[in-house]
Amino acid sequence: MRTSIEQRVRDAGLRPTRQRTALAELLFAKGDRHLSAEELHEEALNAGVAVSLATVYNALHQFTDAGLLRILAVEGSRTYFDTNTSDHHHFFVEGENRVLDICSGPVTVSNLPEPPEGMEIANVDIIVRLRPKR
Amino acid sequence: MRTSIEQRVRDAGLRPTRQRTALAELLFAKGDRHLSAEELHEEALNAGVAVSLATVYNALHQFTDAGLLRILAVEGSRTYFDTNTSDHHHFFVEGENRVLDICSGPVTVSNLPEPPEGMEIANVDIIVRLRPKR
DNA sequence: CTGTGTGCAAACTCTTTGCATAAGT
DNA sequence: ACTTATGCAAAGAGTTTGCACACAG
Repeated sequence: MRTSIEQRVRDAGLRPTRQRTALAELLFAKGDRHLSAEELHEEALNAGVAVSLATVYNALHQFTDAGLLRILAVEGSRTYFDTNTSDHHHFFVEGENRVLDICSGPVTVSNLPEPPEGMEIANVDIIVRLRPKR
Repeated sequence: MRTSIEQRVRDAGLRPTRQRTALAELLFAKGDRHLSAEELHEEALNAGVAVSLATVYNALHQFTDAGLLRILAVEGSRTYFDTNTSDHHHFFVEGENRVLDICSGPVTVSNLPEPPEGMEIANVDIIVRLRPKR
């Protein structure tokens, strides 16, 4: 277990330091997650891993650059990182700042317009904003 | 011209002060726009309208609450306001921080999943991220 | 050993707030 | 006059950075 996580970090071209390995473990052990840096930091502290917030930010960006994470574009000040880098979309619960995966259900977009000259589509994000039914 | 903008501000339940009217004019005079607070602030100053950044933020939020603007959820730290409040989607040019409307082309989403119990869909945002073709 | 990573605190950016002054009705 | 908006400067949140020390290879 530990070994495979270490390998994953190593494969990303990063040295598997205590902190990075621990963070990777928290991130990737339990399936898909959506976390802000502060949430992960708190989780790490609760798990007894002494790590500074700056290191969490560093690690998150390094993992992102390595393709292990993607950044979620939800409005608001916080940046969310998604451990599921495959093509999928999200519910965003307004007022709660909570992100949910839209589970698999093959959401499809039709009639996507041509991008302007010289541009290509990097990816398509769909965010379904939810509010409590009154 | 001036009068109809004033009326629009008034209809939103806001007093048409010099600053608000001027900002509304900049926002709504030239079709659909995507602006951050700082961009609008700068535009106002260039147009000879002395207005503070705080007032720009206030006005943008008041207009948003009144339904004259909507907030655009593109990743990154800046908040963008969209003068087109109808249902439409966006291109986002990576690296340039530029937002473009996906002009009309009837983009449709199929197989939208059911929202979880007790929730309803507030709206659906689609962001097509673009990058320069290499 | 050598170089990369870490922790801390300070800097930075964007946004919001408090309060005295100014402007709208 | 009475009320609401404005401007300024300062506070706040989230994120990034610079540098001395520590650790992995």
